[in-house]
This record gives sequence, structure tokens and C-alpha cells, in this order.
Amino acid sequence: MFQDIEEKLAAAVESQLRAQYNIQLKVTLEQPKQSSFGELAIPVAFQLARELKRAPKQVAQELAAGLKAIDGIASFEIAGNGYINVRLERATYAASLLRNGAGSGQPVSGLKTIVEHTNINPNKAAHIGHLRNAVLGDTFVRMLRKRGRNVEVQNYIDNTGVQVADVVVGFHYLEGKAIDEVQRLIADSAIRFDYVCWDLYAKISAHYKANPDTLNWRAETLHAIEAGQGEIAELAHIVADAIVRAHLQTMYRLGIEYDVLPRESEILHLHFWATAFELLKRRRAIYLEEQGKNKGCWVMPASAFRDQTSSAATEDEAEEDSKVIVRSNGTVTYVGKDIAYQLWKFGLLGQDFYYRKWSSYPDGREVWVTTDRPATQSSPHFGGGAKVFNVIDSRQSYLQDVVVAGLRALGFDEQAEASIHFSYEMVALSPRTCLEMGIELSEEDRRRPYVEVSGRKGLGVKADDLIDKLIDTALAEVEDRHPEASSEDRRRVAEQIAVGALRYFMLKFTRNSVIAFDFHEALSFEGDTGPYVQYAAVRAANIFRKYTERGGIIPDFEAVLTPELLRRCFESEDLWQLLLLASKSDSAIERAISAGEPAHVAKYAFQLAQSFNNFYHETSVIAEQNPDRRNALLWLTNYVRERLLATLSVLGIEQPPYM
RNA sequence: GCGCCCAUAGCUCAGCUGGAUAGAGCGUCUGGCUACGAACCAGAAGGUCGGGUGUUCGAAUCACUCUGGGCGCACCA
Repeated sequence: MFQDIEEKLAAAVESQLRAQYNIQLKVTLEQPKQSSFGELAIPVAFQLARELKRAPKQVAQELAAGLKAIDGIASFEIAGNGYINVRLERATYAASLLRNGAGSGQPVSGLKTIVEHTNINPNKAAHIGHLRNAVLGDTFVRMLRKRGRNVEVQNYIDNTGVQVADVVVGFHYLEGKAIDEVQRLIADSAIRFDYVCWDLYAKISAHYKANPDTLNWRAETLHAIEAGQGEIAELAHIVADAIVRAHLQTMYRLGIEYDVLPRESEILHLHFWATAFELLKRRRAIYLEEQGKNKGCWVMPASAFRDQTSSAATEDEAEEDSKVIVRSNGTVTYVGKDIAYQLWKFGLLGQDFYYRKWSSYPDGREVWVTTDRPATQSSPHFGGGAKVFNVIDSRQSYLQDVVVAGLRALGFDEQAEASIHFSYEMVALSPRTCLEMGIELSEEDRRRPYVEVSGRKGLGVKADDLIDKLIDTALAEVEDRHPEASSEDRRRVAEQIAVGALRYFMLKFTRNSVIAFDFHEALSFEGDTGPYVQYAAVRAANIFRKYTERGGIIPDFEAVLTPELLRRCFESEDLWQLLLLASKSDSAIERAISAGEPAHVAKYAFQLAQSFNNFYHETSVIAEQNPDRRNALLWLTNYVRERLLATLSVLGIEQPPYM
């Protein structure tokens, strides 16, 4: 809603600039420093002043005088040394919000955007680092979908890599377990298979370290997996599938769903790489190295993915920096497979996977998984996106650069531009949390600001443990506050609060700040947290519940709220500011999309909740004696509630029935 | 050695792509529950935006540099 006014105003100023000064300029609008200055500020006079070589204030005055009246805008004022501040017609604005209702998102349209996230190695339980990835990705997807983008969610499964192989080594060589024994572990509901693998992975990693000679187990296992035949390959499949199921379950606890699970095994078996390899060779994007340490490998020259400015001093150095794509033994590296996969995402590979349905979510969404056998079911069409966001932590930016360079070297410049590494910093552990968890720290680590999670060492906070702990903490509080509710009911509310707290916690930090995970902070439900926002929504809902319980009738707002009534109501600065902020929800989401920053949505939700809580405290709605004013307050409450709920749903957070 | 990221209140972080007097939350101190339930609200204290130089009407924001931290730079993924 707010965007409409912004667009109208910017367009009016731009045409005025053309008419008055014959200048073509893109006008940007700002929020005034203080709300008392008005609703919008135009700083364009500063830019103009330079070109016209005149004082900004004078230019602003001239420009403002020339601006014609715009519907919905009350006044232009000159302030500071050259701002043009804009005031809206409050009643007109409120009336348009009243007419248009809250709006219900945008219809889906346009070219496909692919968002790839989660991508956890299917060899152990998910941890908090994976949660950041999944919550960021999922929220970004929700933002895009809310604004009408056509989005496909992919969760890449590396089921043939070293990490899976290591757990298989653990079962097969270290513990001597046969397939049926492992299957019994998976089927046993009393144990968490992904937790078993978590420990086993740490165990085998330690074993390698103590007995380097046993590393040949890994090589043999990898070989068997790649060949895709025999007991070891079968075991790998069984383990990976079971872990993927566990991961999807963990993520579903947070409301995270996927459309398709592309697997590395299919990239291998359907020979995606062979196709990509031919392309790369034909376009001379890679070449066969004939000397140096990379002799016998197919490599991509460093010049393809490094800045030209930082070119190596000598050719030898350039060779050192080039990236091996195919090893001297003929096997392809991870990056090579990733180039093939990225090509497929854009529909550039010229071949496709087969698919079978993996499962369905309660809301009806289906997840499909790739297979190497012709399908028996007809599936949706996957891949072929126009834009691709890869949610991958920033430590892999070098590899992402190589993938993009691969596209560019093949002449797919447009797709290279449309390949976005949606990067984020890692989640580490605060030293305090390490101590709480009984993790021993060296003197050096203790002084660090944070300690890195390590799957190999089994060092980290498991996602499900954290969720369980959050639920327990919330449940204790809910039981205390609502002894009258049934225990299943309280459990459900505690779960909603836990998810709200966790998702918000993962989103409140901007992407490039390292999260030093701290239990004390993550388990907090006060202040800048998800439950704070949920609480505001619950309070708004309570007003309506209490009002109708006491026999109040909710009027037809459009019929009873006259322009005069709206004008009087929003003469109050506080009420007006609340309405205004609520009306900015879509524009907040749109801005967050262009900034690629889900944290902005979380911040907005918090501000709106804060503003509403203030209103809630200051203004009595139900007890308001004047029926006209009461109706206006009820409408305002309802409007804010709808915007708050819409924003929460973009964050993947629900409003509990009570708190 | 090369590349990327970070440094803002005691702590954890925002700061809308260069704009007006730098903001939140936590913590500390003070005050507010007859209920639209205080997981809340109000107020106070707290800052040389790591240091320096530059760019211009204007810098937390851009450039350069220094300091201190983090992460990458495999024929692992």
C-alpha cells in the first residue's frame, strides 16, 4: 500500500524534474529522521544542487513550488538545508487501507526462481549450522512467494560422498554390522538413527586419525558406492535415505518443506558429468594439464575465476592456482559435478533426471526425489530456472566462484549473472555454551570469541536437541500460565513458541555476521525475540475474543468508518504511526528481497509488534465508551493484526491461540 | 603469501546501499498489574562508530592504509 504512494510520488517528482530543469534523474525517497517531519522525504535537491551549482535549499524550494497537487498527499515542506518533506492525507490514506483490506499476497507469475538450501550431508543428525541455512533459505522462499515469485525449492543430497562413505565404513568395518542389523537400528523407534550416525562419524574420524592405514577402507567404500553395486553400495543407500528422512522430519518441525531432492547418485548414474565434460572441453573452458603438480588432470585456469587485477606474477603461480576438475585417475571432483548440476538448474545441460515421489506433506505439497530409472509416475517439471539462489555458507564462496566461472566459460553469461551465492556466515558456539555442554576447551579456545562446530569431532548442538530444549522451556512457562488448558493443547502452544523463538533467532542476525550460538540467548523469549512478536499478535486476537465474548458486535468497518471519523482518529500521532507502520509490510518484504536480507523482515516484525504493544498499553479498545472511536480502534487493531500475521507467516512463525 | 568477511553502548546486534540530533534488545538503576493477562509498558545512565589519511555540500556507510580478529586458498565435499 505504502509502495503505491512512493511510486506515485517518485514518478511525479521525476516528471517535474524533466519539465522544470530538463534533467533525467531516478528519484529515491527516504524515511524522514523524525516522524514529526512527515511520512516521506525527498533528498533530490542535494543531487540537483551539484548539477545546477546552486544552494540545495533554494532548489528544493523551487522544486516544491512547482510540484502539482498529488492525490493523497497533504503538503510539501522544506526542511534542513534542502529536504522536501512530504505529509500524507491521513484520512485518505486510512480510507484506502480500509477499502483494499489487508490484501492477500500476489498471484504467482513469471519465470522460475530456484532456491537451493539445506543440502546436509546425509550421514548424521542436523546441527544448528544447518538450521541457519534451512531457516534462511526457507524464509527467503516465503518472501519470494509472498511477493508472487514462482519458486522451486531444491535440497541437494550428496549421497555418494566421503561423509556418507565414512559412516558406512563405521558400520561395516569398524562395527561389523550387516545390512539387516543397520535396518533394525533404523526401524527401532526407541533410538534416533541420525544420532547414532553422529557418534559413529566422530568415532570413525578419530579411528582414521589414530590408524591412518585404515584410510583404504574409505577408498574401497567410495569405489563401491560409485560403482553402485554390492552390499556396501546398498548399505550406503539405506543409510543415506534414512538420514534424509530424519533431516526432512527435523526441518518439518520448523515448517520447512521442499519440492525436489536432486541426488548426487543420479548425477553420477545418468552421466550428467559426461555431458558437462564434453561441453567444457569443446568450449575450452578446461584443459588437460601436461606438467607440474596437476599433470594429467583437467583443470580450469585460475584466470577464469579470479579477478584480473590479482593475476599471478608468473605462469607457474597461475598453474598453482588453477582448479582441478577431473583428477588424473579420471574421476570428477565435487566442483565438476556442481557445474553439471548448475547447468541442469538452468535447463542448459540438455538432459534431465527421472523422478519418483518421496512423500507428501500434510498441506498437500509433494516432495520428489531423483532416480536413475524411467519414471512410473508423471512428475512436475523440475529445474529450468531463470534465476538460481544457492544458500551455502560463505566458506564455500571460492567453489561457488568456480561454478559460476564454469558457466561463463561456456558462454552462458546471462546464467552466470543469475547464479547467486546466497552466502551466510557460520554458526559457532560461544565458549560459555561449550562449557555448559561439557566440551573441553583449550586455553586458547577459551579466549576466542567463538568455537567452530565440527562434525568430525562430534562437536556441535544437534538441531532436534535444541528444538526439544526450546519446547521444554516454553512448556514450563505455558503450564505455569495456563493450568486450565489440556496438556496436548499446551504442548502444541509450546511447540509454536519454540519454533517462533528458534526461527526468529536464526533470522535476527544479518547474513554476514557470525552467530556465536549461546543457549542463554537462544532460549530467551523476551525482548527482540520471536515470542515477543507472537505475543503482540496474541494480544490483538485477545481484544477481539474478549470483545465478542462480552457481546460486542464487530461492525462492517467499511460501512461505519466515515472519512471524518478516520480523520479525527488519526489526528493522534501514535495511532497514525501505528497504522502507517503496519501498512508498510509489503514494502518491507520487497525491500528485504532486493537486499537479499531476511533479517530485515524479522526486524520489521519486531518493530510492528513493539509499536502495537505500546498501543495496547496506552489505549483501551473494549472499554472505549464512544462507539465511533471504538469502531475505529477495533479496525486499527484488526488491520495491524492482519499485517502482523502476514509478516509472521513469511518468517514461518505461527500465532499461538494463547500465551 | 594471496583472497573474502568482521570491528558501532558493559554484552549481542541494527543502521533502508552517501543524508537531518547514530538506534534496538539484553544487563544495570527507577517506576507501572482491578485483566483487552506484565513473555508487557514507561523513564534513566551508557558512544571519539578500532586508529589514521583521503573523496565532497555531507562519511558509521565510499577509497587507501595501519591494527586486531575470523574464514577460505586439496587430485575432500
